[in-house]
Amino acid sequence: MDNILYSEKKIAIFNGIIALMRKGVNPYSIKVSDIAKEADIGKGTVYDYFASKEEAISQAILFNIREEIEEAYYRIKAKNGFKEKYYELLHIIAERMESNIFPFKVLLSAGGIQKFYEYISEYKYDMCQHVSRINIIYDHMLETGVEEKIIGEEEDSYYRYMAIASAVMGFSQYFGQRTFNQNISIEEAAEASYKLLIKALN
Amino acid sequence: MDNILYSEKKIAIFNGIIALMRKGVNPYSIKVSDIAKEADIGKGTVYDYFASKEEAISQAILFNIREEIEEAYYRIKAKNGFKEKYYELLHIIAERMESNIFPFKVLLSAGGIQKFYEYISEYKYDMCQHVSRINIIYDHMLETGVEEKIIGEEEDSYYRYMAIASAVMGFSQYFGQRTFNQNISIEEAAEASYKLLIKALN
Amino acid sequence: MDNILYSEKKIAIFNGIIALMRKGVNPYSIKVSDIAKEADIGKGTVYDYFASKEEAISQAILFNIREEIEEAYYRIKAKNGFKEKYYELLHIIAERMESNIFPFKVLLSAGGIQKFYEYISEYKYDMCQHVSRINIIYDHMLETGVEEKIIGEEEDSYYRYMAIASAVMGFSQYFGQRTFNQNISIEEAAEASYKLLIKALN
Amino acid sequence: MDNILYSEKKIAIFNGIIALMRKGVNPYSIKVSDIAKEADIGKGTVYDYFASKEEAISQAILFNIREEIEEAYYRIKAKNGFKEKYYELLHIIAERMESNIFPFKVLLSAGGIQKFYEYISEYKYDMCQHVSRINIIYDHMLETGVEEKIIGEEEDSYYRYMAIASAVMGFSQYFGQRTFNQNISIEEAAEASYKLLIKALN
DNA sequence: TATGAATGAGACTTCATTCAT
DNA sequence: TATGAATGAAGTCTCATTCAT
Repeated sequence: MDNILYSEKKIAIFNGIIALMRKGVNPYSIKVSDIAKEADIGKGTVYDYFASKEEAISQAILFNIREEIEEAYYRIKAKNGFKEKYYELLHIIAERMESNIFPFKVLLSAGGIQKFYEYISEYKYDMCQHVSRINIIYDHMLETGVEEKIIGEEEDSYYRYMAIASAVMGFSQYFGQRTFNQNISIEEAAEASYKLLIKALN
Repeated sequence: MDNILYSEKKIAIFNGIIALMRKGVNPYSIKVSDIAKEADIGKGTVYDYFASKEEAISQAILFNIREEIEEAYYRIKAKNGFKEKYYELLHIIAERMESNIFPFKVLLSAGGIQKFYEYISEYKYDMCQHVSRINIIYDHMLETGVEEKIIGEEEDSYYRYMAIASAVMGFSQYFGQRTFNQNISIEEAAEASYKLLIKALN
Repeated sequence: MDNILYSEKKIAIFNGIIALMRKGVNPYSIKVSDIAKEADIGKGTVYDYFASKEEAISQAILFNIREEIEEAYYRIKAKNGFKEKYYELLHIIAERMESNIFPFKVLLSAGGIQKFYEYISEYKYDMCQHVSRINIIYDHMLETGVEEKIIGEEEDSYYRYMAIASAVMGFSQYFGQRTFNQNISIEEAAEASYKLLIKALN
Repeated sequence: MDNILYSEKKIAIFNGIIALMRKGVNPYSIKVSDIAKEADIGKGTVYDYFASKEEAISQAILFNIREEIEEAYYRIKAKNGFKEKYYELLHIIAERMESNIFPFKVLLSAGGIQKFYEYISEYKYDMCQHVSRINIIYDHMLETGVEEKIIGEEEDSYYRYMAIASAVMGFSQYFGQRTFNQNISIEEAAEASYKLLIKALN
């Protein structure tokens, strides 16, 4: 699918940028020379495919978010039962948080990559698509929960989406504040998050 | 209080940096010349008070977080009743989100200002203090809620803190995704957040 | 020969630096922008070939010393007879002193370019090579003098090297103190230097 | 004597500058703040006594040269006999070279402190005075040598001055090239220098 | 198409000098 | 007279971008 939208070189550049971010390099500190080295291409080649460094980075972030969401969707779908699906989501969050994936953080935070947004003309469209895809995941989980009668049916959809997002973000904050939560294990954090979600949605 | 900890010039520099962030400038893009212009001092003066630009910015962020928390505490304390206190908290969030206050976002997101952290030797200590101060606010609200019998007493404290944080973050996400929630008003978002909180804590 | 050791750009940079020093600019006062202008390259290019301004300048000085010594060797070798060879050496000194060649002065003075030394890891090795090359010149002259029976054979080599160096430095001081030696012509200074040398070595 | 020519503060500044140079700081790298710290005065005070940093440094160098020459004169006068007097001069050189005294090096080298010269309007006058004072020392030594019949009487004065200067510089070069003369002791260097001088002047 | 050497704008930082106290 | 906080000009160096190959 990506192959249709992006050329092989573009994807190589995206992967280089994402690899850098996984190494902990903050997007504002990424250098074109690093991207070229990581993607094993010449510096000039970046400019054959993108108008500027910022455009390359912002597109890479959006590309990665899409990939991440896609992968999350398939992993969650593969699980059976509401609880298992939700725990799979938390596992995905945990993996991403541990491995320093910046793009993912964008989804979990309020602020973010302002500087880069202005370089993507279709930013709103892309972000909208991401939200839609995430909502599809949420819908899938909610359906399962309703079927299992773990959650009620009557709620309005904004509330239900917000409930899942809230529970997920509550869990993700555990990683940022781990130093201050040393007596809490990651499992306990996950349980607390699930408990919150159930109470919110039953 | 701050007067004791920081010289007048340092505070002027902090305020210059914060003013820039409120204008929407991302901390990685702030220039020393901008700080100097905003604080109405010479560029060199910044270096009389801080060893580097990064040190100045990171200290400014922590300084601002402290101030924001302090102010939030007093505003929330001044309100009567659990619901009013919580809505005041959401009001504060809304104000801050609208006015682009980056430091605040740090509290609401998982990733953030890595690059700057290394410049603050007492970062962990400072961040710990912030978390403690926030927990004091949460404790104050929880006590009120328990008194009013809106929320139960039995919950473990990690869960209760997480519940508030989750509900708050769920609300704050509204601002990042407003474009995709055009049929939802800010009041409805606040109501949803409150509903979530009550269900989670009763 | 130099082509093997240094790239064309490096040599262009060296020549720019040397040109500046010939204009009378003291090495501590040389600016990167001046080097770039003189070498007709961009400022950034200097940093593609050297880690710092100091490294560029110190290497340029050593490069120039080598060149100067090399040239001196060939010019002296081309002359016949001890006296003519020594006068050729004095001519070389005179030319260099008049044209303000700083690198050369390093050889004639005790102090000098301390600050720059630390930037050349192989400084000792390089300097050692220079001293060796100068000694080869001295050996060549001494051999001729012995053949012509102008100078005795018995002296220890340190004394003989020192004698030539002293006579040369005595001559070179004439230029620094010309204002105070207005009744002495450059020829008289050369004669005095030669007389000293002959007396010291006969 | 100096007290008459220079105010106490000026001398404090001079001594601060000289102290820095003895520590190995090169005059081009001296900062006003260092001078003030070393002289234990405020930075602004330097400008109450000198028009610029350069003027202060260049005057300090000349001041120090005068002092050094003065001291050398008294120490040499106090010794008996030509040989002892000359060895005392070499001792003084050795002490100065070891302790990194830059001003002294100016006397022993051909190039030097160009940048600073332009800041001393009476530079020529001052330098002339120094040369005169050095010549007085040389005269004193030569007289003793003539009395002792170690040196002949007939030589022209430029040659005789040059001979002493050459022998002294020949000795001083030993320190710059000590690494390459590891089998030569300082005593041997002194003996060689004396031998050269005697041969040149007998 | 792909490269990477070269560029130079512009960032950070230093430090000589000023001037209110 | 003496100070040192404040300034901003000017320096070093980085790095996004270009372009000849």
